[in-house]
Amino acid sequence: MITIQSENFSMAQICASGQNFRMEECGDNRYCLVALGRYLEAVQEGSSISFDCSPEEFDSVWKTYFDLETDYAAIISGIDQTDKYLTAAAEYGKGIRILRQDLWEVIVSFLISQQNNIKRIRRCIRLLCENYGEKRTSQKGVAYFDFPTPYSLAKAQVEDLYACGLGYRSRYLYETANSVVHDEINLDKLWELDYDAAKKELVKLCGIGTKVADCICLCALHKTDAFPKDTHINKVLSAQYPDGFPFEKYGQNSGILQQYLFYYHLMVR
DNA sequence: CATCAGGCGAGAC
DNA sequence: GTCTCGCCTGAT
Repeated sequence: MITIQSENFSMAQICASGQNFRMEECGDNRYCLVALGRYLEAVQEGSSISFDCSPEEFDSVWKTYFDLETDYAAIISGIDQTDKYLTAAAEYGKGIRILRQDLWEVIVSFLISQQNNIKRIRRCIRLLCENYGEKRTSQKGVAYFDFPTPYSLAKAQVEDLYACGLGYRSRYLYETANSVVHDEINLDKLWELDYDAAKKELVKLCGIGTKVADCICLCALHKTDAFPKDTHINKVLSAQYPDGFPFEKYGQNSGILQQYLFYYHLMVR
């Protein structure tokens, strides 16, 4: 068990921001997560967060995963104060962090997310994990399924993926998993590229368009200049930024601000 | 019963 | 390059 203090960290907000579909509230102020092949529970009360793992695991895995070494308060204070909407959105969602997630898991998760709702996305991913992921047990005896590897998913037939509830996305995942297994794309090489180059590679995959590629750039590759434009953000942009969002002003922080705008619109409307 | 959900691919032009 | 259309399926 290790406890930290942070004003700009909220498990509830990270959970609800929907970057990760395998994180959920599993009790009073308690959150459960499967990521990077590990199972983690955390309890948050105010600015105090207790992670149920050793200090060594926290330092080597979760500190990075939750992006705890980035100063989000500094990013928020860099917001143009005359932009009342963005200021309000950032204040509202200041506990959000841009997670540093597993690349393959994010590719699959956001591929499934298109034209889909959160509840169903979670169900799809759960079924994929149960059917194709490795079953493991945490140190404290909690059973969980790791996220399936590209090799494991490439063994599935399109109809097997239909059975997991993917619908028309089944063919997309089938094609994408096979592209990775057959080395038509090298995922490790994506880390060496900048945002534009990485996005260009990602959209070559079947079922990955500009929006999903941006989500992957932001939520896995941590390209914080990526600014995914989904249905919620498009509504915000047309209502609040008829002349366009000031990307030139925010540069590398645009993607983080996108999360505040997205979350604010999602929760408040 | 219609519409929508954190879009995308294919085809037309 | 830009535009339109159809798409699995559960929730509302």
